[in-house]
Amino acid sequence: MDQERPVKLSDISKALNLSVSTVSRALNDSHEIGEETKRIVQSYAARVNYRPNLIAQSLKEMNTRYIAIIVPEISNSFFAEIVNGVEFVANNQGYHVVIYQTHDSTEREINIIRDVARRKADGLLLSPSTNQTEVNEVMKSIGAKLPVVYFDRVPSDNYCHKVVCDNYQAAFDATTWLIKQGKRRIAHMAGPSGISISIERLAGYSAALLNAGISVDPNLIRYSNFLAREAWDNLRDLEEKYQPDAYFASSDRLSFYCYEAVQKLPEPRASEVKIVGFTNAPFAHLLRPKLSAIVQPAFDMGKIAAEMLLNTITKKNKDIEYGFIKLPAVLKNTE
Amino acid sequence: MDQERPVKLSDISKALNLSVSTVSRALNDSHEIGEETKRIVQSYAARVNYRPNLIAQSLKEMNTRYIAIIVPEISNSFFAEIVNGVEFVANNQGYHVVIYQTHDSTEREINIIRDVARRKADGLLLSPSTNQTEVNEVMKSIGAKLPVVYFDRVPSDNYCHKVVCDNYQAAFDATTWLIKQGKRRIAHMAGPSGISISIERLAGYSAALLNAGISVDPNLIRYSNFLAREAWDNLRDLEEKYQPDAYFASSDRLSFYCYEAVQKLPEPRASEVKIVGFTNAPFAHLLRPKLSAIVQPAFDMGKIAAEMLLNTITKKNKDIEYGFIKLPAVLKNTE
DNA sequence: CCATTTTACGCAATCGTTTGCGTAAATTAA
DNA sequence: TTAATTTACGCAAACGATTGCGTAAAATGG
Repeated sequence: MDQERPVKLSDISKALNLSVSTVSRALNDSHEIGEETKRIVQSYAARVNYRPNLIAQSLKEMNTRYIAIIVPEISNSFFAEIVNGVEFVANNQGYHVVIYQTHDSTEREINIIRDVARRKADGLLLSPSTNQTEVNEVMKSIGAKLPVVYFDRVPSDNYCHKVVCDNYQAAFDATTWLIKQGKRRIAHMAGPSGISISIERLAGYSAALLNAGISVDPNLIRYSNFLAREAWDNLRDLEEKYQPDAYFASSDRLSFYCYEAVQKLPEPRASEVKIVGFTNAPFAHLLRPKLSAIVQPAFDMGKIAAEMLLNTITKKNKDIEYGFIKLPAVLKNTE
Repeated sequence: MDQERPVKLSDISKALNLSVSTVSRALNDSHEIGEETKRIVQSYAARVNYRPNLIAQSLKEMNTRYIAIIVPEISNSFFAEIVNGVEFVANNQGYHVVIYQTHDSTEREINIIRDVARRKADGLLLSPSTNQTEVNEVMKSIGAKLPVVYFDRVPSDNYCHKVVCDNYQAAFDATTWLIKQGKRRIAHMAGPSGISISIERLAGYSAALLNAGISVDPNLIRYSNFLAREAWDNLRDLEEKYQPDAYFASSDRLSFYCYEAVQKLPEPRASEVKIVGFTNAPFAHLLRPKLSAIVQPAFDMGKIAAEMLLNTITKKNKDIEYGFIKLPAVLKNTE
């Protein structure tokens, strides 16, 4: 009973001696089709396993009922959880979610954004790579009403939708906790300078130090882009020259690099140096000695971002009101 | 200079007093368009930032130049690496990769497959959830020539493309290693029964035991589906009744569940029980005591699977020749 | 110089849907 | 009974791109 190629409306219309438009309306349960005809068409369509061609539908209706999400890396648990939150909301509203990863390459990111626009995604969730200005450029040039919600790494202006966690507070709390553990020479392994999360986390870190009467030593602050190499160089240099007694790491990857670097040190330093870092890795709590974790409410961030996006997609001509949601992160695994 | 809505061919044709077809051909560098006209059209198109509408192109050409990959969970490093391998190959050939996750739900999987078919993906990479027969059913019913390559969890028949790692050998090696460490009561935490990877890994495990003159104790073999609950129950039961001196875990998740359960045991068992498990988690080597890891060549698996898929997509009328690739996995972190 | 080919473009169909409009037949209203 | 309305369907345009075919004008051949 399975056909060689997908059956289309005209196949049904021929088989039933009806016009294509009647078949279409019957399947869409239009009121201007007789009940009897509807039954015939619908049951026949079910028998031959008719599925509307989404490409054709999209072309006609100018929407695709899918949203795209662009993240740096799906293997990063933080982003994976965000994706799950997005899927949760989107699927409930009949939208599919298409996932892209940039691997922190601005070039890839730009290509993906262009492609998303050309494929007419109904909306975009974006956590931009480093180069904010270039991304802005592209967002302008696609010349479409592509609704966007930024999350995690967000632009500084207020004319866009944003969902973030309270990076300042989280960094403040984490650093304060390290200070309470008696640490004074706290190094900060920061992400790329210039992006929102780096700025806010650095601010929280600095505030906590000053708050405790510790001066901020620029030598202990190291920016790493997303190459492992940079992080390792920074870590080696820090150990050689400054021997921090604690590390505050600004990302999943940096947390684990720190941890590994510290574990390789000779005792007793290896077990004395404390590390706290941003990570949503589900098994981080298994590490001994502990890696204290700043855990972001990633699933909720995804849910909220998706809700904001779908709202702006459906609320057509309503006047735009930009949202800015900030959620708290929690410090875990501090015994 | 940026327009309100995306510019289309007819916009260009009006602006330049040319027909739509001429514009189209000029942009596609057709030989039947004069060089001068081409230059004019192309430069104008560049100026107004023209991008072909991929929906329209897809409808016309009946291909979309994207492939879909369906995995259980993107946060699982094994699958994330596979995705990266797929992207590597696909992007090089001008294809985009769309990622879907099933969360190990057959229902979700089926919906996704249907959607992929309706959206006319050019091909599909599939690691099916448990219910093989239901999935087969759907694959038939979509009635399209949708090329498929299976990976990791694959059907048993030979009339499809498959990419796997040598699960039997890997399980054999891992179990043998545990035996060489002096372990005799080796529990096997298996995935869902009935799927290819579970069967092969169980076979390798059993063969290694028999090979060492150890009889296979069915009580030490536990199948867990993908709920954490089942795994925990199995682990607790094993500890209460049989107290294995080693665990062989069949998946990323099971490996970490095992590890966590064992770490919670009172000493000296906690540090005596050895664990070896399938995992591609990048930081597994940081755990102390060690978690020995069977690492699959996930990136290569993804690359090969994508190559197979793109081959069958492009080689149109060639007679189908089904491929079955098996790659070796390596045992790491065994000091 | 005329016939033939080539060049360079336009017309219109097509991909599979949806939908505005037109219209017979059936129903209702007056 | 006739006019007005409703019901139930078909025709054809549209979405934005590609492409087979037709055809003037230009280039070439003998």
